Amino acid sequence: MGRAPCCEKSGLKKGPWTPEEDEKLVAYIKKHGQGNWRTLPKNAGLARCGKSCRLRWTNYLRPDIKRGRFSFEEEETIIQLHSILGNKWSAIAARLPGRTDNEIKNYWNTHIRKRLLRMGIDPVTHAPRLDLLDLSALLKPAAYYPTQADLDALRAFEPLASYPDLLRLASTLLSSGSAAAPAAIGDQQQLLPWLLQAQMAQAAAMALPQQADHQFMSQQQQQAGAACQMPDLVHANPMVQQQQLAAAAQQQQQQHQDMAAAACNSMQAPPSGYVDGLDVPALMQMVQPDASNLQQWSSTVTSSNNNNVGSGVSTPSSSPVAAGLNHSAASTATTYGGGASASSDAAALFSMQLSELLDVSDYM
DNA sequence: AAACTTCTCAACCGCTTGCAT
DNA sequence: TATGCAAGCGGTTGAGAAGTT
Repeated sequence: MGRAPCCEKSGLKKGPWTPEEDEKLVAYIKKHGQGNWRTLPKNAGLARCGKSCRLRWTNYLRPDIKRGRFSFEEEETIIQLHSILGNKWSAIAARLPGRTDNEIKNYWNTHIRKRLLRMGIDPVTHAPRLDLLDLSALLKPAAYYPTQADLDALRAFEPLASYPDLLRLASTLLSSGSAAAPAAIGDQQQLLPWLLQAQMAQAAAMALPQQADHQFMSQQQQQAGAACQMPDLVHANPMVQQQQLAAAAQQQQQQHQDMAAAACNSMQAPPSGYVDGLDVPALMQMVQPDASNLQQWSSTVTSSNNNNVGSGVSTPSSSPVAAGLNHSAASTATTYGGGASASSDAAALFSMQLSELLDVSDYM
C-alpha cells in the first residue's frame, strides 16, 4: 500500500491550474530554482501540493518544452525506442528533447497505438499480427484501392486462417525477422516450407543454454533477433550500443549471437535429421498446400514446441514496425532502416506489403 | 441547431525507487 | 538494517474540444 496522496491534506487545491497559479510557480522557480517540491508551494504562495507543482512544471511550464505535433522523425524514434524499452516513457522522453513522458505516453495511446492496431501490429510486442489486422479498414475506398498483387499477398495467408496457432506462428516468425523470407511471400508453395524451416530453427534456438539472469536473456533475445535482421540498426542505436558495452555480458553475448546466427543460417539449408524432437524429413513431406496437411502440421508443431507456437509472442523488434510506418510515408520521407538490407528479410517484406495498404493521410 | 459520440491531453492516483537518518 | 520521506514513474481519469448524426 502506498501512502495517502499529499493533496488530500485539507485546503490544497486540485484540478486545472489557473494562469495566476502558473505565473506564481514560474516566477518562483525562475528566482529560486526547483529545489524542494514539498516546501515549494508554501514558499511560492500556492495552495497546491508539491507533487502537483512538480507535474505542472515538468509537463507544461518548463521553458524547454516543445509544443505542437510530433514530427515523423519523432514518431519513428518513439516506435523504435518503445520496441526496445517498452512503456518506459521517461526513458523514451529522455531521448526526445523537449518532449515529456506524459506527452509521449498520451501520443502513443491516442495515435501510434491505434495506428499499429489498424496495421495489424501488436503495439505491445511490435509483432505483425494477422489476427489484429483490420482488413475492412484497408478496403476503404477513400484510403486505398488494393492492387491484385496486394490481394494475392494476403490470399497467401488464407490457408492459415482456420489454424490460429499457425497464424500466430507466421506472425511471430515474420516479426522476429529471424528467417530468410521466401523470395515471393505471396506464394503459398514457398510460404509453408519456409514456415516449417523457420519453426525448426526456432526450436533449435530455444535449445540454446538458458541464462539465469532474465534481464540478460531478454537482452540476448533482442540482440539475436536484431542481429539476424538489421545489424545496421542495432549498431546505430545508442541504447543497444550501451547494452553491448556492458563488459560483463559482452563475451557471452558474442557467443550467443554466433549461436543465434547459426540458428538463422540453418534455415537456409534445412537440417537433415531430428531437431528438438521433430522428425524433419517427415514434416517436410507433409508440406503440401492442402488443408489436411496443414492440420497435421499444425498439431505437430504445436505439440512439439508449445513454448514457441502457443505464446504468439515474439522478440521485440523495432525494425518491422518502423520500416512499415516509414514505408507508408515513403512518398514524403526518405527511407530509413536500410531498405536494401531488409529486402530479403521476411519482417520487412511483410510490413512493407501491409504498409502499402495504409492510409498515408495519417502522416499529412 | 441540438444531441450524441469520440478524441485529446492535463492532471491525478497509487506504487516504486532511492536516499537520509 | 530498518524506517520514513521525497521524487519519480506509469496507468488512469475526466473535462473540454472536435466531430458526427
